[in-house]
Amino acid sequence: MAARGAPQAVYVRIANALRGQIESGQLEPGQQLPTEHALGAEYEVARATVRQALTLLKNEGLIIPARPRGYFVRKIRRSIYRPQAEFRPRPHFAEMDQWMEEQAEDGREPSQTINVEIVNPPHEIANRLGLKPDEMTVVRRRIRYLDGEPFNANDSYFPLSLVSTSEIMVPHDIQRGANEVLAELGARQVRAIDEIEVRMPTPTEATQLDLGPGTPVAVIRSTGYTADDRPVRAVVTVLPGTKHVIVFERDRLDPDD
Amino acid sequence: MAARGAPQAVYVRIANALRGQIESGQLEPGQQLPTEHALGAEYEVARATVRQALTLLKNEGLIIPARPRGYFVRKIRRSIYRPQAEFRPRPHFAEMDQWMEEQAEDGREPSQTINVEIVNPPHEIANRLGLKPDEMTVVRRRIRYLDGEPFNANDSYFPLSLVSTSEIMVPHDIQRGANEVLAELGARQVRAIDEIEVRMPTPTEATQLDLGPGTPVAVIRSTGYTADDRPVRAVVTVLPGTKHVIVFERDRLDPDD
DNA sequence: TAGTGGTCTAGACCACGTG
DNA sequence: ACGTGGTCTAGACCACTAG
Repeated sequence: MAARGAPQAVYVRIANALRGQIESGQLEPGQQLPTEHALGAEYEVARATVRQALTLLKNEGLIIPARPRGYFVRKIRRSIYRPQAEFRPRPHFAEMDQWMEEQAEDGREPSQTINVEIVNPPHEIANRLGLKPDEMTVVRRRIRYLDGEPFNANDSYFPLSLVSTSEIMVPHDIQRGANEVLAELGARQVRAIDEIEVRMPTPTEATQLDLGPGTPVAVIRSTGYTADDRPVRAVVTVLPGTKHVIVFERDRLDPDD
Repeated sequence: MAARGAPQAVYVRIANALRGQIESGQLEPGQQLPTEHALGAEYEVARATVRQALTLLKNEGLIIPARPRGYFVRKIRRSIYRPQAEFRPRPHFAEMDQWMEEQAEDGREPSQTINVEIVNPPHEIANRLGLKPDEMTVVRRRIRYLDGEPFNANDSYFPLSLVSTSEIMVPHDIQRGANEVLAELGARQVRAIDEIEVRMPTPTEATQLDLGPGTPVAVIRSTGYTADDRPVRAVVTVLPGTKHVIVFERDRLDPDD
């Protein structure tokens, strides 16, 4: 009965069966799975074995336990995140349009919390900003919410010496954008580099962003430079994988490949 | 004893203790953890409880079980992946240089497998290429290895009508690059859009790329366009999160934010 | 208050690679 | 051959929240 060369564990076969039902749409997003007890009866195994199967699917991000109601097929919905937004106001690629519409169509309620601190930056930041040891930074920590649910987190670091007297110190939204403030300080950011790391969240991040099991994150570390190559801003953005698609556009400038 | 408001489960506290030792460096990457039996004795709990703790850390990507030797602290090493490489030959940002060197420093042995098929493309591809139903595509499926270990997977789709007589059909490496072949066919790709999705791997991907538990992937869907906005190439790249950092550079073109 | 998943125990046997 | 983690059982009690 077992597939040749793969005498699967019972719990793996149960997981496969359920995964198949999810992928085939037989179990739809948002729909409830049978209870652990019911699955145990159906497959004639102990509850612990059913549990192993469900744990597997949980960690694949396919199902979510909602105690004490039961397990549900995860509903995933991703919004477009464009790091280039500040530099390139208007994208234009055919199949993106529908996405943009989709996103705009429903009036989701955005909100955010901002707090500003003066801190000795972590190494990863100090390196990117080219700071001397003990040189302080201002961090603007922002958490964005959509309909009350955490959406992403965003920490912007600036050299304290650069922004100490500016609006960046104020824990409110900066309407014209932080970049405009930098420009007024003679440090307009004209180029940036983004480094994207993909990993499982730390427990801190999981709590802060209310991440269920099987939810990886993308961490984007952006470093902004002035025209004379001086780093003036380092941003660490944490995006839950289930809620975002990161989009970049590439234009070839030199015809040389 | 339990923190106020957070009467943690035993296995969570064990996991926290071990995580702390890993983060503090008390347990170094590559080092072996105590056995399940030993941990059970140390914390005076059943093996199943220790197991829950270890499962947690496994799914956070912190430890790897290497049966029957024991659990080991995961060693992570990421290489730079630059989607823009074909368009921008030379990056130049201070703190990147060390990384590039790091990557080059050790003679890791790259290899790859390529196979070419003619297939009816999945919807996600047909949409991006703007194909009619039943219009066929050529896929070049490539898996890259480093020192024999799977490194990433890369499927390039081309409209069959465009490339049917070209070198793209040949299952070998194309030295001058697929883009040059497209150019010769009058379909030079001059612009592209990248969509990055972050999620847990499917079982198929996990097997193909030999992914351990707690290893998320980045899926990059790139669509390449000609100067007259015709999509000519769609690429799906799957990058194990533990082995890659995706790097983009942004240049502001319009001075308008 | 009933029923769900969450946690935990105390055992058992197995598969597998290292020595 | 040994010891590891992998799997599975058959119970038990608890915490939470929908009804």
